[in-house]
Amino acid sequence: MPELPEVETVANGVNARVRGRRITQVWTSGKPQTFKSPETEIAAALTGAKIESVRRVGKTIVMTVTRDRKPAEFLIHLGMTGRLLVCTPEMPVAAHTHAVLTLDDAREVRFVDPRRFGRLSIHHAGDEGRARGSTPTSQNRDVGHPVTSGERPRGYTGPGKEPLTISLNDFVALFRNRKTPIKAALLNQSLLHGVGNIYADEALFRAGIRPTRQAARLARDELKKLRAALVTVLKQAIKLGGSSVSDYVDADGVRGFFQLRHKVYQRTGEPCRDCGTPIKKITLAGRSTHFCPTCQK
DNA sequence: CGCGGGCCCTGTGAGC
DNA sequence: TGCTCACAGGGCCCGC
Repeated sequence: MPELPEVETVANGVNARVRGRRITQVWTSGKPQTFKSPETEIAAALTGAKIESVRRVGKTIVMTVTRDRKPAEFLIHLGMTGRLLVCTPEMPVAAHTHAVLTLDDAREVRFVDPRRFGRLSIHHAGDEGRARGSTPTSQNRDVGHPVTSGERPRGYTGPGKEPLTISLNDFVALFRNRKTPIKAALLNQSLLHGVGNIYADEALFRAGIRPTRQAARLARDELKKLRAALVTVLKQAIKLGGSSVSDYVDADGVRGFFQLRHKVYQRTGEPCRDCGTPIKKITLAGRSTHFCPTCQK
């Protein structure tokens, strides 16, 4: 399931392959829940547009395009099983393909998503919802903020902080007064964005912290360890091309390798790699949660 | 507002 | 061997 390292891998791969190309044609599947913006609007904004860059924000892929000198952002959220693939036209179109962007060199960017938890949307400069620091209302919560150069887009990814760059003080402040278990807090995208089930479990193991601990009760020293563990595990996963647990692949359809380094995730009953105690699985915040009862206090 | 729980969606694999 | 069914979970919605 694509989390920060997987989304980063895909975004970088797509960026390297299609940056600077022009989109000549757009096809969409018509499956309503895939599209947060009307398909006609997406097609109109992208057809004839030039791809300026593709990058990751939280778990969202942000494709910045310009058309008639006007910038827009095409947002791709992979959900659980979403893939963003750069293909040549002769490659067979996979089942559950929901969008195809044809490029001026005939290659195609394809969005494939069997489970349809993924979402596509388009955002134009000048879209509303810009009020700084305001909580998005139900009317504009889906509407992203236009991005001026260097500014982090807001609105569609929530106000979450980037786990790779957040300062220790800001990190500690996130969990102050949070009665929820630390694992649930890590998954909350309005606190940190990009962390999902795999890396929450893996970081908590590496920090020696039980996922059930109340966030507010963690000592500063434990949060320091947790932040360091998160950064380490995310960076290592990016280096290895992400975790391919079920069907994650990069922009070329290639699997990642970080699943081989998992210490707890989906290792229920197997011996802890550090102490040999069988890894335990519980349900927390509605998610399967794996930990070592001995190493994690 | 914070938090927990239900739901969406389909491929996979365990079990009978 | 073939079928059924639980399970996987990010994000959103609802209710307390």
